[in-house]
Amino acid sequence: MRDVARLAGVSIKTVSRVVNGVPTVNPEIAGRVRRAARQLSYHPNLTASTLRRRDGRSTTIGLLVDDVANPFSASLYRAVEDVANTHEVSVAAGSLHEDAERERRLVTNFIGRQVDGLIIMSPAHDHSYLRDYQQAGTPIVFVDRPPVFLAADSVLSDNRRGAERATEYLVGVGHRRIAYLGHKTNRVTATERFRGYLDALARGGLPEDPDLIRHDLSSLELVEGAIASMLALPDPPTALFASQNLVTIRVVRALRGRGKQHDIAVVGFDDFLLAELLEPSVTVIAQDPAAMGTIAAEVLFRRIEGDDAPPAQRTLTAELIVRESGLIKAAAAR
Amino acid sequence: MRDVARLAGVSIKTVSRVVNGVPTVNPEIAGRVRRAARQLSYHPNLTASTLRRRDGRSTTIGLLVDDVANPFSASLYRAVEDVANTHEVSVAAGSLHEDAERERRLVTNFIGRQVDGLIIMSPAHDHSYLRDYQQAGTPIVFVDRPPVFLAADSVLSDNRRGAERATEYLVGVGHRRIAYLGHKTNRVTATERFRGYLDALARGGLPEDPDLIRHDLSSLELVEGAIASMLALPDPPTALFASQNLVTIRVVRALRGRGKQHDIAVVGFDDFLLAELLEPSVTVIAQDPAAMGTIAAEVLFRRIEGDDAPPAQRTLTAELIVRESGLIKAAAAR
DNA sequence: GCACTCTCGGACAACGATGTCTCACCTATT
DNA sequence: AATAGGTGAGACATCGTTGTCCGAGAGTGC
Repeated sequence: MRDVARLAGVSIKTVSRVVNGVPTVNPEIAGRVRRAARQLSYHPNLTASTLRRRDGRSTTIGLLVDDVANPFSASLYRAVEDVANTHEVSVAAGSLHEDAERERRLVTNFIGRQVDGLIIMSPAHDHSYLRDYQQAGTPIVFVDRPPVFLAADSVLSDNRRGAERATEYLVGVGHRRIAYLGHKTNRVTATERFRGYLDALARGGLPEDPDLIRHDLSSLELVEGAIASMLALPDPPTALFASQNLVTIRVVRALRGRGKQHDIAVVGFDDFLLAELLEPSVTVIAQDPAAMGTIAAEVLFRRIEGDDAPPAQRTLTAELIVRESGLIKAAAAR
Repeated sequence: MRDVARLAGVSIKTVSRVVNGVPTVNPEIAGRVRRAARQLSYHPNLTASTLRRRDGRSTTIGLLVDDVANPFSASLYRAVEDVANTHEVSVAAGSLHEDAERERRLVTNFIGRQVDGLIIMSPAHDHSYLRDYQQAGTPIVFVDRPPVFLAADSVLSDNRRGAERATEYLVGVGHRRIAYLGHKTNRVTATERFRGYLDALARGGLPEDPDLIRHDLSSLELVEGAIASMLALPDPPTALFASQNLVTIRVVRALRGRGKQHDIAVVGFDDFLLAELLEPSVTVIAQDPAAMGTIAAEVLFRRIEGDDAPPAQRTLTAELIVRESGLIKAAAAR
């Protein structure tokens, strides 16, 4: 900057003014400064300017998701980015891979980089450590999973009601033996969806049968094993509820491996690409990650701009998308 | 920091030393400093430290992809992030949406934030504007698409050879009328793949027929239209080569809409989730975005650490994954 | 007990930029 | 012609941190 000023024959401050587009600069001088800047390959240092500026804004927000490569997170990311763009703010993202320790490290790092706000899909079960950062003025918005031991904004899906809706639907089709195939129990989403499943059983007057309930199905092998042992029961399930997209896909694979895909009903939580092109097409409860990201980002920017209303929780409904796999009748299972 | 120093009864510099883990600090004093820091909610400002530090490293790299929500980009992102983690560096990403103007804006922004390096999947057709930044010491690695008018490292797929392999395969199965259904012609990947298609036709002694060639199929309607008019030809195609995952999926949908999915062979460029669960399962040429990201990040970090070998281009082969849709015989089309 | 290391902490300047204040100069008004 | 008012540019301090240099005090060897 000093060199540019020297070359253009002006003061450093004037260069700063030109760079920031202050309108009171003589156009001729501004032109000279710009020419000098180009000639010297001068590129303004945003970190230095963040440091000095009154508001200290870095025009960056941090986004922590489970895994940027997971389609749910990726489309949430995309939505957040779109909103951030309209505010001319960049997004730095990190994957947590279900690791609470990693979450703390990344949060510390982002705070150190002076992000203007954070959006977190958190695997942790205690968020009280974030209070400090909140009070220091960094707004935090939770997505997908609620804050624990912390008052903060959140945008969630109605997991319980969604799972209930899925199970109810199967009951409505006539199923009496409906299995629950669940993902990681250490996630709130899993426990909520399990509750919804139980709600629907209770409402339908169906007993809760431990033989039809499996959690933590984190691999294809586990799903295959679960289905094999359930089908070997004297009174096997005629319908399956899968609590998450990866589990659903594994269930589809496993059923197909046994040639049972047209005999046993399936409803999954989370829509996924091509679900409607499979045979049978897969009935799902769809969340809307893009809406979740959009709303979260909007809330965050409102906070950044000074909104100090009490923290609020927004809940998005999870909608049933009727396709073929949910319509398979109980009788089909023989 | 000043407040922490005051509370702990030491100098600012000592606080700095404790924060940076300099080993020569008296453990008792270090403890006192840490306690004071916690008490005052002190969080070190990484941007200020970047500013002052000798090397000026921000321990952040920038990643520009077409769209973070696109599975190809997302898994590349994930791979880059994994490598960056091992160097304790964060990743800031941006989506370009095929907009060269946006690319320039984001690059300027990232440079201003002092990123230590950039990985770009660029829609632009002239990258000479980046020379300046390179010379100022920011290494740049291109992925998926090569740099134009610029010497820089790149990691690409062998698009031409991959498309040739796909088409060859269809020729080998006995097809003589093979259509090309292409994505955006303003992308280098599209033109390369089209060349590969033509290479294979030539090698197989087949004529190039304009009626069997369509580019820029950016919507389902366009694909449906293309297939409808091709199938209405006196000598319709018996096999289709789709140049990109989105086009392939549209082709699958369109064929299914006409009930032709078991009658016309399909090979697509790019693997996609569930391709093997469709009926028929879809034969593809698979790229390896994770490998691309890993290699690009490794090259970038080597550059950041001072490697000044001449820029190199790495090419990843695109492999044929044999499934059912490519095996459909020409006779099936009646 | 003296001089010499050695260790650790502090004062100061600087990284690259901007906010504040001041001043020179020009134009328009009386 | 003098003055008020407005415009545009410069001097200076400062943001939060670290590099450099120096000095105080403890430990060591003879």
